[in-house]
Amino acid sequence: MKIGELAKRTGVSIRMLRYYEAEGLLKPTRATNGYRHYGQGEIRTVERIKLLGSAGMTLATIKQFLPCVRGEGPVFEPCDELRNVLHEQIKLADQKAAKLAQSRAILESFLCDIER
Amino acid sequence: MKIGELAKRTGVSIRMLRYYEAEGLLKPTRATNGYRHYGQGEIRTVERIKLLGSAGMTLATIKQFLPCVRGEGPVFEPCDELRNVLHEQIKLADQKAAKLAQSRAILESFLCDIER
DNA sequence: CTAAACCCTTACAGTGCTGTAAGAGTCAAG
DNA sequence: CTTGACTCTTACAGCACTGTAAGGGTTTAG
Repeated sequence: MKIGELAKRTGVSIRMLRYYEAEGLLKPTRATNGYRHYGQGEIRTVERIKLLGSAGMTLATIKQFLPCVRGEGPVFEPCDELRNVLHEQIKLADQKAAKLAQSRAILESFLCDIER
Repeated sequence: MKIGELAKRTGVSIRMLRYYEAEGLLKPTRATNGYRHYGQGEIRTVERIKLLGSAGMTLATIKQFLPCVRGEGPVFEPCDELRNVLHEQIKLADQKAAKLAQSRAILESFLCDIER
């Protein structure tokens, strides 16, 4: 599938798909004319990137575990460090969730103040 | 209190305190020598800004309800629209929390894949 | 009085996206 | 064969922060 179609299917702009590639998150094959060609699996990958990104994760961070998860490349050596990265990211996510909850509480207290 | 002290007490850099002011979130008085002077209440304000900001809220967004909450200025007219803004922000916070939960789940599934 | 420690303003830089534009090749339908 | 829809690369721009530096006053302790 070409880039336009992937963009439509994932809701991610062509611009960003190319950016993902530039950052090393996607590695589409190239047709002889230079056009990028994506497999079906990329849809899922992009959707995950999108989701992780929307949760405030940096592409550089996502990149750290994406290759290993896709099952491409060696899953031996680096995966020990990867585990740590994952644990750390989960911890960060939890911290963010806590902040978000606090923040939400403040907003609601504001609402109370107004409705008084 | 001068800016350096406020910075120390809140953990927000001097740079950012000035930035908050430039964006209209803080309005310190000025001594005759031009030095900014903050009251005790500003500590709380800054901490709230910090918290809301750390939850991914833009300063422009925070600014929308901060004045009304501080009790300064008119609390009549704009507060109807303010209520809407607050509701919307709460909704957004909930959406973010959902994304975060999804994201976290993905990370954990990655962890499972590895530990297999 | 002098030096250290603060404060002021202005401004440029960098990060992580994200859009848009320019200039050019490719492809498919009529 | 031409036209419209795609694609490619490169590059500039903007947003929301955030740091740092330059150039210059103010304050306070020794």
